[in-house]
Amino acid sequence: MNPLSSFQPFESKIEEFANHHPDAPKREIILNRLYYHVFKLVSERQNHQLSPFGLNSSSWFALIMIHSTPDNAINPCNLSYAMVSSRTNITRLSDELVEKGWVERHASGEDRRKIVLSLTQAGRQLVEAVLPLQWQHYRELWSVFNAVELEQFEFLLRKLLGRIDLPMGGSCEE
Amino acid sequence: MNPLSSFQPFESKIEEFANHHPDAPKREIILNRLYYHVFKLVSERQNHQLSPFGLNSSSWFALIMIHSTPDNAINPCNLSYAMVSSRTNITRLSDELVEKGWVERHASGEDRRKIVLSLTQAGRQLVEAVLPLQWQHYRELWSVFNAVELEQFEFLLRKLLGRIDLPMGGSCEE
DNA sequence: TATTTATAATTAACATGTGAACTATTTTTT
DNA sequence: AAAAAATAGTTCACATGTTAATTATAAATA
Repeated sequence: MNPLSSFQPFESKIEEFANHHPDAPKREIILNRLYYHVFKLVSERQNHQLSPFGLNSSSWFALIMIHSTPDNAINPCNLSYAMVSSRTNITRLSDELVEKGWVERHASGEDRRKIVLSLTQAGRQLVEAVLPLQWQHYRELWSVFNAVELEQFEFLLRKLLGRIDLPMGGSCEE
Repeated sequence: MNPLSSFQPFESKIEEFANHHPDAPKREIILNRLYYHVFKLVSERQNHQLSPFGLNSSSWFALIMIHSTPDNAINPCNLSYAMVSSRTNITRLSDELVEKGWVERHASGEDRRKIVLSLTQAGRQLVEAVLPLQWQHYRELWSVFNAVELEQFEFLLRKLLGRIDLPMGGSCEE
């Protein structure tokens, strides 16, 4: 007898629910919750992997985005655009990364409204050290799919995205 | 010329990144972020649909879980189990739902440590009114997939869940 | 050129979630 | 029965995110 999935409690409820509501879109309701459920677990997993380094999935992603920019330097506005996160949150994240000594704030030469966020040496070293570990975790997670399934999953996610995608707005494109 | 996807900024970055890191698991990295990205949009969408009723996706889900329980009544502990959410958060959510007049707190007859959360008449009416609208939104969202794709997507999500699922722990099973 | 408008970053207030510590009970063990 | 352990709910402190308002600067326009 195999142990119950963490999704089981919800499945019992929806089963009961569907019995009383025969016209409910049961499959769609399950898909919605299943998507959320998997997201939550994946997210917890990554945070757990990153916490020994004083990172979480947000701060890690911010470092990677800075690292992926020429000169390892970016404006908060561009970072907000790349992370699809509010400017306010970028300010807070920057505070945190500066506090930890991984990022520096400098005034921009061209535009006195702008700030430049750049990786410190410690920041670069951290990224280089953690990258291979993260790659390994990604490979482990997605190795549950074979080549065809990977292809299918990406295709389906992009199709789903197409249904709900929003116009870009904003003016901070690079 | 079609407008850019909101996922485009990330795709540019990862492209640049992969050029400098040929051994990076590019596809896995994209899948990870794409999953997050779609989650965020789906979530925003649902919150937007629910906000006219003074609901968000959490409070709505809590109401549905109570509604799906015999007698429309549940202990915070069971609700926490069904929602896969901390007890602390259930306390806060309950405060909110009670405040809005949709839920009542009563002492349990059997066990003096326990509380019973039950729907008020207003709560039941709200659920019955919002349910068909939510069903419609679910149908709209997932109608982007045909029958085979729905089947595939659910299969793949469950497979992914299998890779990261956690033992249930806890003692609040029904 | 002077005025208006837009942009960049921040602050303040608040929304939503978590874990640790606490209180009150119930259950288990000795 | 008394002591110990487990369970239910709450409060507190804090993590992580958002929107609205504010300040400074740059760009557009009249």
